[in-house]
Amino acid sequence: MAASILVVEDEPAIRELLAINLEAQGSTVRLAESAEEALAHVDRELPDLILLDWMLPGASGIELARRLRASDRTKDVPIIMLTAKSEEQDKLEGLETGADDYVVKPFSPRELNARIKAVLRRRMPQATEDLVEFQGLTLDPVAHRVSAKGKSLDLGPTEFRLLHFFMTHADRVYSRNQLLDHVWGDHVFIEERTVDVHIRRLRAALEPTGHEKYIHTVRGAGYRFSRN
Amino acid sequence: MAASILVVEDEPAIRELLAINLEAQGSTVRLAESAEEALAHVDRELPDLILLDWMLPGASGIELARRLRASDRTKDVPIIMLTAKSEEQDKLEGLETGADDYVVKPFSPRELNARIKAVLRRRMPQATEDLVEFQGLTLDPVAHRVSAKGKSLDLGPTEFRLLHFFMTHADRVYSRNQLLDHVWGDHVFIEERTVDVHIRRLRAALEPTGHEKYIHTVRGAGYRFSRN
DNA sequence: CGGCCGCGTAATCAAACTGTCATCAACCGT
DNA sequence: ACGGTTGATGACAGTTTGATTACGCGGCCG
Repeated sequence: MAASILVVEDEPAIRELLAINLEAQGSTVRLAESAEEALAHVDRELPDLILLDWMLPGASGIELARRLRASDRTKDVPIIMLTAKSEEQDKLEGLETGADDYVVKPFSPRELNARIKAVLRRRMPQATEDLVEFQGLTLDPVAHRVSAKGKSLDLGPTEFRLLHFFMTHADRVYSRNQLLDHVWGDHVFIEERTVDVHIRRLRAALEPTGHEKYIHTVRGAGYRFSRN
Repeated sequence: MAASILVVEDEPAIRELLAINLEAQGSTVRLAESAEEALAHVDRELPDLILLDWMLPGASGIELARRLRASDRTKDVPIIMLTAKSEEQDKLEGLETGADDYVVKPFSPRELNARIKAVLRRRMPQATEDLVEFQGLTLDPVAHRVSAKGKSLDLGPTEFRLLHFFMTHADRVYSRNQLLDHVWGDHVFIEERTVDVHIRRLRAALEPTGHEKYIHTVRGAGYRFSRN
């Protein structure tokens, strides 16, 4: 899995249980026991996913979710809610708030893992090792190879990640800053214009097979990977 | 076979039976009679395969399997379950937990051997003694010989194992650390850069027949053995 | 006991990749 | 058409990463 996950849970026992379970499957885990602590963590380092207890002291779980969704920086981070009981009301409100999924306590580790995987696959497809294909262009994360029309293309590490991100997030415009966050990792202090350069390099690398035409410049907004 | 196999079984009689049978066919056998002991063994030395009794005292067989699957270090070790009865339920749960195969007691040694071989062939091809071929390059584990185009190539022990691993795991990038784990054995503390040197030596050894071109350097990721 | 061989490490060299800038071109609203 | 803004491109210097060579150590065999 290799994802970084922030667990927000006030109950120490459950927190530990989650930490052990998640770390065992290869994820990096950060723990927070209150909404405030969670915000501090998120501010310091953006996780790939947030596991959020519905009932935090002060009933601030839902409030936290709302705030995360409201901020531009955090609005795309997937959230899975942990609810104490299967109360339909909570479930609805939770999903309404923007939770990507919810798990009812007590939950089986297996179920939780499955849901995490599902959410990540939906929201962070480039974190998986699935083969990606787009208009005859193939990217194989396992072999670390890109090819099209039988030819294998030569790209540097950054271009590889950039293309991987684009192929798993086609038909959507991303600003330079969003690309920096997703491809370079957040909290990097890199000049926005640098993205241009790597777009240029990626285009050049794709040129041999003509796939560079799928990288579209959206003036004033950023870049988009799509058919037209 | 020449594989190292960890047998986890609480019944002394069956344990001995397995040990004798497995050793007879050339495997190195380690014995454990409880989940805890098994974990200690695994921690000390990663086996090529684990034979795991379903019903350990405390019913911890399945729990052990889960833990092995969960940890990054052990998640790739093949597991064969030994079940006391042909209970469909157990079978399903066992496979779900990640067992690669299961054998119903009482079992014939011949069946067990066949299943072990099948699992190893699937999960750890370089532990078998099968002849491996790739693009005209032939490696014979039994004769410990590599040849191509009629010429027999001369490589040292380490290069031989490295090539064997590559040939049985083509089309996939391996980091220097992964190669150290798989080829040198885990728990070795060897400098990453040493891999470079052996790659160099392997390339030099394959040069006479031109097969060195199949060893690809993937900058920033590791090495890959593949056609292009 | 001495020499050879294979191995791991360190030092050196070469190449690739990266981020930044300066410059040029395209596009925008006026 | 014009000034200003935004994107494209080419050059560049630092840094990182991989390749290669040299060396010392330890085991093995004669």
